[in-house]
Parts: sequence; structure tokens; C-alpha cells
Amino acid sequence: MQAQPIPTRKPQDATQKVADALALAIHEHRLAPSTKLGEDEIGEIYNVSRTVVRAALQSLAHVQLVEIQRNKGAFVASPTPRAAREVFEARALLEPRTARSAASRATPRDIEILKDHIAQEHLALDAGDNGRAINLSGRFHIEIARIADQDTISHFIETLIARSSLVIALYWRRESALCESHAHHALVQSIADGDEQNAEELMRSHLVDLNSALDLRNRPIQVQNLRELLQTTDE
Amino acid sequence: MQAQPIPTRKPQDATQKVADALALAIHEHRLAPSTKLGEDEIGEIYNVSRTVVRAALQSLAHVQLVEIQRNKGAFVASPTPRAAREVFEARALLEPRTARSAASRATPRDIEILKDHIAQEHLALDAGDNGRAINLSGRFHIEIARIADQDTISHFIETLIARSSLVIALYWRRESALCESHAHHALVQSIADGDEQNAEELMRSHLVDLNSALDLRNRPIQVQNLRELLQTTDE
DNA sequence: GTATTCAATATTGTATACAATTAGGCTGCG
DNA sequence: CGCAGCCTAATTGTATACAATATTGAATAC
Repeated sequence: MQAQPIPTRKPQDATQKVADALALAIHEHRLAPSTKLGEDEIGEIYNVSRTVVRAALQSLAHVQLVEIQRNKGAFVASPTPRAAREVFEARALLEPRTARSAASRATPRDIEILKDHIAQEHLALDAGDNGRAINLSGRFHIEIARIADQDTISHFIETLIARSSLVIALYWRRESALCESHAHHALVQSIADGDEQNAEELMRSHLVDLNSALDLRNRPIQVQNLRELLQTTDE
Repeated sequence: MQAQPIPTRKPQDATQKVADALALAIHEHRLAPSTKLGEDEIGEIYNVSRTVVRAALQSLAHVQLVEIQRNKGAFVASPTPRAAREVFEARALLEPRTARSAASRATPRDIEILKDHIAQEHLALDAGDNGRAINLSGRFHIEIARIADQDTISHFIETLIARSSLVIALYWRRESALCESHAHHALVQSIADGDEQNAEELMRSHLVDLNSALDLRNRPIQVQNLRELLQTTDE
């Protein structure tokens, strides 16, 4: 079974397509924080005009995946330790309640989806594709928010998880094990059981674990080559 | 020294300027929900090209003040009762804690700013300018979030309050008094006193009051998209 | 008279051209 | 040798031109 494209929202227009591709690259840590995202360069890679690229970059800037400096250009966002801390504080505030809500509403179909996410996550880990595993781990949380059926808060959580990807890229302690989907599995179980209290508590502790796996003291800097990382043959 | 030729003033960031102007118009209820926002029309009004207008509209779409339908155009957002409920649920989740945090950090300068906000709000109310009063009332909440010094959550609250303006435009019960800044005054007092517990509780009850002033049962008439109205049974 | 088809118009989506700003290097002077 | 100033190249900001899609209205067939 080969890794298949992660089902993002279907890109209706070119702008969304480019934005999704860039977001995926960032989430999978192929694009490091602070990487310059030149408009011409991206446009050539995806065969679209700067108009489309600019719209995509602005879209990503709105969820703070990239930072746009006027007359300077767009860069992959590089959250400060303070911002990183805030992201996880906000998640700790929102997600436990979301997990509780999900436990009270999840359908068998939802449980299937969650288990499928975990399965794919395991596959990615076994394949040594950490970037993809991190992305899938985040999408697991997004899926829970979707099940909770709170669009507004779900949207917030999506942006938080997007930024979490950057935080992890910058501050993850290598010595700590990658997202033990163990925790995810227990979460699914409590949600499937409709055990609201347990789901809430598991999510809370899960986030605490995640947070404790970060080292917010050092702020590494990396620069990479765009074209090699983004080059795709599909049209 | 030289004469300053200013045939046409070129703002630093035209996009932001247009977006701000449109957002203000929406917040002050000069632009009603579901109003069509044609690109050419707006461009002529502000003397900018469609490029700038499109960027501004997309920016507003990201905070859900406008809704963009592909190949159809941009419209002032019109939150459903469900969305309206969610907005205030999210505020109830975030703002009490923010008020508590503000109470623990506010400086005398911050208190001055808050009191100034209330004063301006009173002025607007006395002048019968309800739109401006509503906008100022919202900015009061944003100011508290700023004082709390949590950029991430503050950003969420900003978007929630922006949408609250639309919710109020659609669902506000005429019979209920407009935002009694009485509540705001008490809040400022508790924040000035550093009384965290009281600030949190006051904010909570204030939001409950706001919510109870809405009537989410009836969805106001919006004959913007007839096709949808005829096709959907509307839950 | 009604409904359907199809052309005409208007509006949005995208690409390209031009203007403004920035970054880097070169020269010239101290 | 070092630094200031300017000049050139590169990149972004904005405007305009062109393409694609949707809406409108009229003509035609039934």
C-alpha cells in the first residue's frame, strides 16, 4: 500500500492549489521556517502567474503560515518562543472541550475516519516519513474538531495546528519520541465510547505531553532551496 | 527642500486601506449583510485597480466578513443562526479568561484607554450613531484582549467580534437596550482593581447578556441567492 | 403563450506590462 | 583600506489587458 495524497480540500482554482501545495510543504517540513518564497520562483514551479502566487501567499499569511513584509516578500513564518507558547496555550484552551463535544456526537463513520488517520500515521512513521506523520497527526486533531461540529472553533483549531507544525519544526526536542499515536488511539477509544469526560481529559494530557516535548529556549534557523523541495511534475 | 507634487496621493498600502474602509462600513452597519461587492464598483469608489480590490476582499473573506463565491463575486457575509450561536459560544469560551488575564496585567495607561473607549461609546450613543457605538463597543473587547497580551487569542477574538457585528445587524432584538456600557464600566473597574476573579465573572455574564439580546430563531430576509432558498429545505 | 436555445453582455479569473522600492555592488573620495 | 554615495539589477506593488464563466434577454419552436 503506497502513500496516497492527503485528502485536502479539493482545489477548485489555481490559487487554492498553490496555497495547498505550499501549506503541505510547510506542514511536512520540506519548507523550513524563514525560507524566502519568491513570487516569480513559485510561479515558475507551478506554471502560474504572480497574480495567483500572490493570492496564495496572502492566503497563507492570513493563517500565519507565512509572513509577508512589504516590498520585501514572503517568508515561511518562524514563530518566536512566545508565539509558540501561545499556540499551545490556545490549543489547551480549545481542544479539550472540542474532544468532549466530539465524544458526544461521533458517528461510527467518524470513528472509522479517525482510525484510518491513525493507520496512515503509522504507515508514514514506519516509512520514516516524519514530515508526513506530523501532518497526519495534525489532521487527526482537525478531524476531531470537525466531528465536534463547531465550525467557528474548528477553524481556529485548524490555524493553530497549522502553526503547531512550524513550532514543531523549530522547537521539537529530538530526544523525545515522535507523536506517540498511542495517545491518539486512546482518544479515539474514548470518543467511540462516548465517554466525554475521558475524552476531554485525554486531550488535555495529550496536549500537555506535546508541549513538554518542546524546547522553547533555542531558536534554530534554516534555509533551504525552494525549487528542489517544491518541484512537481503534475500540471 | 522642494515643492511636493501631490497630484494623486498614493497610500502606503492601498489594499489595507480599502479593506479597512470596507470593514468599517460593515461594522458600522452601513453595508448590510448579503450586499454585493462588485470589484469594479469598489475600485472606482476608492480609485484603485481591481487588483487591489480583490486583495482587500480576499482579506476580508479570511475573517469571514465577506463571502466570496467563485465566478460570482463577493458579498457581505450573512451568518446563519447556527454561525451566530457559535460565534458567541466561542467568545464565551475565550473572553472570560482574557478578561482575567487583563486584570492581572493592566497598567494605568491601559485603564485610561479603556475609559476613553467607554466615553466615546457614550458620545456615539448620545449622538444617535448606533453603528459607531456598536463598533466602539466591539473595539472595547478587542482592547481588553490586547491588554491580556495574548496575541494569538487576541487575533481570534478580533475576528469573533468582527462577526459579532454582523450577527448583531441580523439578529439584534430591537426591544432590548443597546449595549449597556454599564457592564463595560464595571469591567473596567474590576480590571483596574486587579480583581481577576471578578473581571472574569463580569465578562462571562456580560456575554450572556449580549447573547440573550439576540433572537436567533428567525432568520432575516436575505433574498440574495434565490436559487439556494428554493432548493434547500433549510434544516 | 410558454418553454428552450443561444447569442450578447457583464463580471470574475488570470496573465502580462509597467511603476516603485529594495538590495547589492561599484566607484570615488577620504 | 574603509566608507559614503550612487547606480544597476532584482523583486515586489499596482494597473491594465485578455480569457473564462455566469447572467441576461431575445428569438424560435411547440
